Amino acid sequence: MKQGGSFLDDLNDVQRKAVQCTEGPVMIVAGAGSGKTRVLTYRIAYLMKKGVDSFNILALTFTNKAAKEMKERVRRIVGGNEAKNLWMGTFHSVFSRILRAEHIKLGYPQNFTIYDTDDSRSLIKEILREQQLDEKIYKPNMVLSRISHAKNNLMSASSYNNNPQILEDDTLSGKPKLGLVYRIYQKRLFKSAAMDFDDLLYNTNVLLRDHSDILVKYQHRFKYILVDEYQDTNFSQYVIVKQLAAAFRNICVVGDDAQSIYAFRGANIQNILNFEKDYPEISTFKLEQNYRSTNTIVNAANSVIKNNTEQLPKTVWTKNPAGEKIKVMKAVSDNEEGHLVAKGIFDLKMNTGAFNKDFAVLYRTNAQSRAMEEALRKHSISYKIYGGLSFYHRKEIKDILAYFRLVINANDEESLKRVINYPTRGIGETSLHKLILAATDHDVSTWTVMENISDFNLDISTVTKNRIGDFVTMIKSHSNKLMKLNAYDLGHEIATASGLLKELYNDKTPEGVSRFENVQELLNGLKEFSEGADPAISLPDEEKKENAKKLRTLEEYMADIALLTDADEDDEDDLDRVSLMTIHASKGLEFPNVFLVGLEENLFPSQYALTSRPELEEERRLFYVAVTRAEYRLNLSFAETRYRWGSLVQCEVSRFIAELDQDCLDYGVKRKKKDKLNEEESDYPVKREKTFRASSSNSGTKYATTKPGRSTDKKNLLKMSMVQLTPPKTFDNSHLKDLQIGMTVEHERFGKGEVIAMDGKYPNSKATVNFVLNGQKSLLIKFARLKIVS
DNA sequence: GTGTAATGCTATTGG
DNA sequence: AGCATTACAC
Repeated sequence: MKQGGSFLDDLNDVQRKAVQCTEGPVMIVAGAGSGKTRVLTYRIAYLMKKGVDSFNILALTFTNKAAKEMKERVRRIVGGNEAKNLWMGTFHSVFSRILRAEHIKLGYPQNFTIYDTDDSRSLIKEILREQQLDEKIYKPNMVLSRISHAKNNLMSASSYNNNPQILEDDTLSGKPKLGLVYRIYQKRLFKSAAMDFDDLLYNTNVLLRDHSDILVKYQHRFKYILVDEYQDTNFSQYVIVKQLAAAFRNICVVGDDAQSIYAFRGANIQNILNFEKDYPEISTFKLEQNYRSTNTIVNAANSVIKNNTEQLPKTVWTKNPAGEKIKVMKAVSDNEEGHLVAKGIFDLKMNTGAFNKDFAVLYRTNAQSRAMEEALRKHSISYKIYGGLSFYHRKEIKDILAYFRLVINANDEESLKRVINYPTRGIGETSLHKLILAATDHDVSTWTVMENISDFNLDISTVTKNRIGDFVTMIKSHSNKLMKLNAYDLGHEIATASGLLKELYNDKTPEGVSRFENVQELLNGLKEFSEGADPAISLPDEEKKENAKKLRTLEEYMADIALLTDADEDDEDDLDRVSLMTIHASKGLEFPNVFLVGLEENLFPSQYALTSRPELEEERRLFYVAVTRAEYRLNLSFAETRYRWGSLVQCEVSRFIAELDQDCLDYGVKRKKKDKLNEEESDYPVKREKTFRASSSNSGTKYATTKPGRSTDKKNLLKMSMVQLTPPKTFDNSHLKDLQIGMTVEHERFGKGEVIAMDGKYPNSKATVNFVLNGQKSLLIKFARLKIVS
């Protein structure tokens, strides 16, 4: 560790001021790549060096992995063991811990289950069936998001049902029973001793609102609060933070309004825009210098985001060299796009010595990953998909976890439904529904009915009743061992005794073998956990400190399994892989080379986001996030046709490409100003003269150190200068070279119109056309396929 | 109650 | 195209 605060020398002026301003409310507006994580880390380290007890610091991050990494970085600066006591994690993991600690106040058991979205959806469907509501009108996902929004705005089921405006809206939209469904849903969750994701935040609010002793306790516990990615917090999270910070007002939020991309799940950009109103004495710091990307990428990003209206004023700039232009690739189909990307990665690896891990392929929707995967496989390029079907979402894993959940909390109805007849033990759907119905009628959990089945007058055969009894006995016998066996021993016992392991073992199909292996992998994880490995989410826990060698139980293991995503997982064997992920999942990450694919209207921007300005602006921020992930090279691509919903769809290039500063782009068309080459297109890679100017002005950043290849020796410069992707086949637009103001043109979709302005030089020129039917449009003539009429 | 075949629906984005 | 739900035969 460095001496006497000299670690602050790693920071620029603004960063250092932001770190040292420890008292009172602070807002740090951090542009993309401006060293935000560094500031947060150093700020925490600085607090600790100043003598603040690490127990009094709470840092809320966007992923558990980010928390883990930040903790590790703090530890490296301050040394010793103190960093272990920092409270760092996502809102959900931190407050689920607090809810377990304070469960009595809410009337929940300590071992409540956390329902994931699948559980919630399944419960909603069950309720819809019971209420005989048509799933086509009450679409489960829609119902779910409606309830979710209500909770995130701290609206309870009763206030929902007492709000005339909402009732009127629901009635007008033909769904007057939504409030009823919400009410029943909450009741069923409670009966199952379960909370969904939103409840974790909602109930934290209830806890802090209704129990002033608890509020005061945590206000004094967390004297210093830091919130990362503040632009993506919702109202419920906002109120929690506001409550906790009310006593000491040492609240530091870090965010970038330009990177707010979670409005769809309730994130409220106003939280950051209004922060100044909540805390008039606020100190604001703007981190505007970008250390991550080339000047070209920074300029391109700026040129896009300025199309948004609602923004905090700031200017992101960089001292980094211009670097290469952003390549734009056009593909005939989604498969060809995959091929171009794979080929592009292959070439860059050859030419710059980059590794697989230096590449990311980013897309708007998970469905796009397939074409990319296939192409990468064909090129033997190793990759890893983030998001999509994560480990914990696989059927076999969910099955075994359902057994664990049931053993821990037998009232957990979703788990019960999942495993009561898997492996099959002769308790079929009819019997199950009789049980559930009886439970609802008597206002108890389904498990209670099963436990006391003879007390209920049920029309179920004696054979089946005995089977139910056997099942109850089996689960109970495991529950009795929760505190006696460690997580692995009990977990293994459950997997065996339930017959699940055998069931999977007997399936010798390749898929079956893989399922069996997955369960084994989970059990291995249990073993490591039982033997003392850090859990995936590690938060300080006073209880644990008292008896350090306490048994590591299954209950502990399961406490926040539902909160894990595969972004939180560390990779094991093969670390050198291309990363494939959605843009959302890429937030906060950076890669030397980024391929951003699927730049097509109705895909990106999404077809669902074209109805309103705020939605389109969110898409644009998403594009901004994608562009700013790249350090050195950015490739944009789009396909002319794409398979969607099983059929071939024609695509049009995304408006976002036209919004970019065209000087930053390279359309792959040979264009040499001085020594003119022939004009015709070529399908072969072409040597280009320059690109990477090594600049010396920028030092002290990792820019100089992580450059692909070794250093800037001549060989490498030459190699870099050779980087060139196969130029995409372009629409023959040579006849548009002489397009002039006043001409009449025809467009496939927009019809006829008159050219009223021309911008830029051919072939990157932009024409503004006033279409007779569709009004004024600005078109890149390269893509617009305009025909000159007169 | 169980297993298989046909049907129909869907897929932003995610903790 | 893939998956979940439903229909129907055992």
